[in-house]
Amino acid sequence: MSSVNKVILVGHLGKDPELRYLEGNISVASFPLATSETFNRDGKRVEQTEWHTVVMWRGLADVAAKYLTKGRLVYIEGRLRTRSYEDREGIRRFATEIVAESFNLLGRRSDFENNANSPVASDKKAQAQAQEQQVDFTENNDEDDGLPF
Amino acid sequence: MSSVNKVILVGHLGKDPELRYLEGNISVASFPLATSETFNRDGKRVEQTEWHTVVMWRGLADVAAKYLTKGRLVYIEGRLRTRSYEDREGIRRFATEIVAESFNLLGRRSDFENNANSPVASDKKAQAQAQEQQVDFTENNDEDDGLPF
Amino acid sequence: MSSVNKVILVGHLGKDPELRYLEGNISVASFPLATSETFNRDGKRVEQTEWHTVVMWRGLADVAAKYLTKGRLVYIEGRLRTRSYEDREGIRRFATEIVAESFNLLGRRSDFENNANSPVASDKKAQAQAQEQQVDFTENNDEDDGLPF
Amino acid sequence: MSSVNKVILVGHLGKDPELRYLEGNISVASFPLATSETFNRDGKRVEQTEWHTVVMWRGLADVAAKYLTKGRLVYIEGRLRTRSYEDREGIRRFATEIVAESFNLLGRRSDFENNANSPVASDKKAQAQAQEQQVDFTENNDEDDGLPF
DNA sequence: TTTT
DNA sequence: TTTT
Repeated sequence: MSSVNKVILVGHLGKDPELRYLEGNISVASFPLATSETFNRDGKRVEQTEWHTVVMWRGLADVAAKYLTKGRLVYIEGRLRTRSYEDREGIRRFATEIVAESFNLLGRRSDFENNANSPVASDKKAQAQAQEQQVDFTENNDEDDGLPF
Repeated sequence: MSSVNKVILVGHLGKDPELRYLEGNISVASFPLATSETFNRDGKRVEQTEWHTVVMWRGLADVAAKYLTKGRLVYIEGRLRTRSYEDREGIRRFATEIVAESFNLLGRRSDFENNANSPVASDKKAQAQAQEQQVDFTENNDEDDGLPF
Repeated sequence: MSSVNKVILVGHLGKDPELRYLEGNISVASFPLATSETFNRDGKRVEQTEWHTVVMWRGLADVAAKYLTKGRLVYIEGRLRTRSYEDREGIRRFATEIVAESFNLLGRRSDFENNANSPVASDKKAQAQAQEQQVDFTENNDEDDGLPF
Repeated sequence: MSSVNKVILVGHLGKDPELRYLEGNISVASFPLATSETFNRDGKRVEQTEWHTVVMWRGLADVAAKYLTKGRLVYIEGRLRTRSYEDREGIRRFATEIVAESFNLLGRRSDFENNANSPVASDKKAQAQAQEQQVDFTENNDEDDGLPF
């Protein structure tokens, strides 16, 4: 195999995640994420924003729909995937997305606790690096042997 | 700012890099890179290949054109950038590329030393993590104080 | 070469950075950084904190001393380095440190603007991914051609 | 939580992995990994090697013991962990290790197929990014729905 | 269009 | 103790 496809982003959500359900009741969440960098143009600082389409699947999508909201700062780890599709005029187009494998909420609690779909009691759990695996893991933790690794 | 946009790829070049020159004699190299992953579908191992467009600028482009060839395994670090452009029919399209900031040749020398544009004498230099910065750095290393950091 | 040594941390500073000067007036900053993860032990959520020693050199050290303070959340990219030294009893010891190559302040402005050594006017500059290279770069930007890459 | 602790290494094994078993029959593999970088000192290219202690647990340890051998080039992703222990003279010491979460074999098959504990039939499986999760996953893949994500 |  |  010999291959690695990894993306690491820290940025702000441009919108609340949109949650859909595929056949088999598989959940999919997606949202735009902004990262920005500043550079010099003719001696002036210019900020350039890059917009990424982030997609999450299954348990991770559910957690995202619950805790991620427009404006929040988030750390995302995932991989690149380019989809091919036909638009409404029948033109073949390509869209590159970041398929997230885990995410972490960043910033202080106070930054987001007055939010509409604010996390309450089980917030800690979600913040604890809401990984696809970990989400599964915490749901059936019979196998947990208490070792921190 | 508070933002991170980072891509890490290990994959094989699908073609030799294509080197172009912009106004101001700025060099730009680009090439397709394949990463692949295997997964189960109906009990069978299926391989799925993802193709990435990698772009390099200036000194890094020159080093890439010299040392990277079709088929080579390479580690690439960069950032995502989505360009908007009009295709030949005047349709607005978007293309997401990985703008590389550094690369490392992987695999043994013997894997590629019979290659057409094989690296010779100054190979070490290029292999020594051909970073944009380092390339500049080694060109005017007056400031080098010999400390390993 | 064929080698990569990369560390990515997001965590909180345990103390203000300590700034020292080596011969040749080279600045070195260092500070402890905490990352934490939660795991299940006997059905209870336990948090485990990992402490890292982060070291920065030259321009990056100066920026760190100016903008990083105890408690701040920061994204750090760097590499691992294990130093060998003799402690006060003459015992040979090893210390593994993260030599930072860049950092980003995370969290909102309001989180830290009442801070003692608060950033003021040139804050943007520091927040704009305070990379060793970029710090040098913004100091002599004659070569800047205004292109965002 | 708001925390990330990630290490990415590409380097060569200094020794074959050493496999031990803890109580509960939990397997642990560990080995030294070398990364190296070159820099200028007084106009000469100097290579400096950094040695890392890599530790793997459970299924990942078993896969490592089977496929990783001295000299092999490998991509490793994991996290930093500093252990405290007493050496034989009763002196408290600290050791920082990389607890691997996944690894990928790099380089061509021919580089290692004459090796002593050479992978044979099930090689593909191991090479397919031998992640802790994936290893578990491929062992009980009843839940696999054939979607590539 | 790469590689195993 | 690896590799180029």
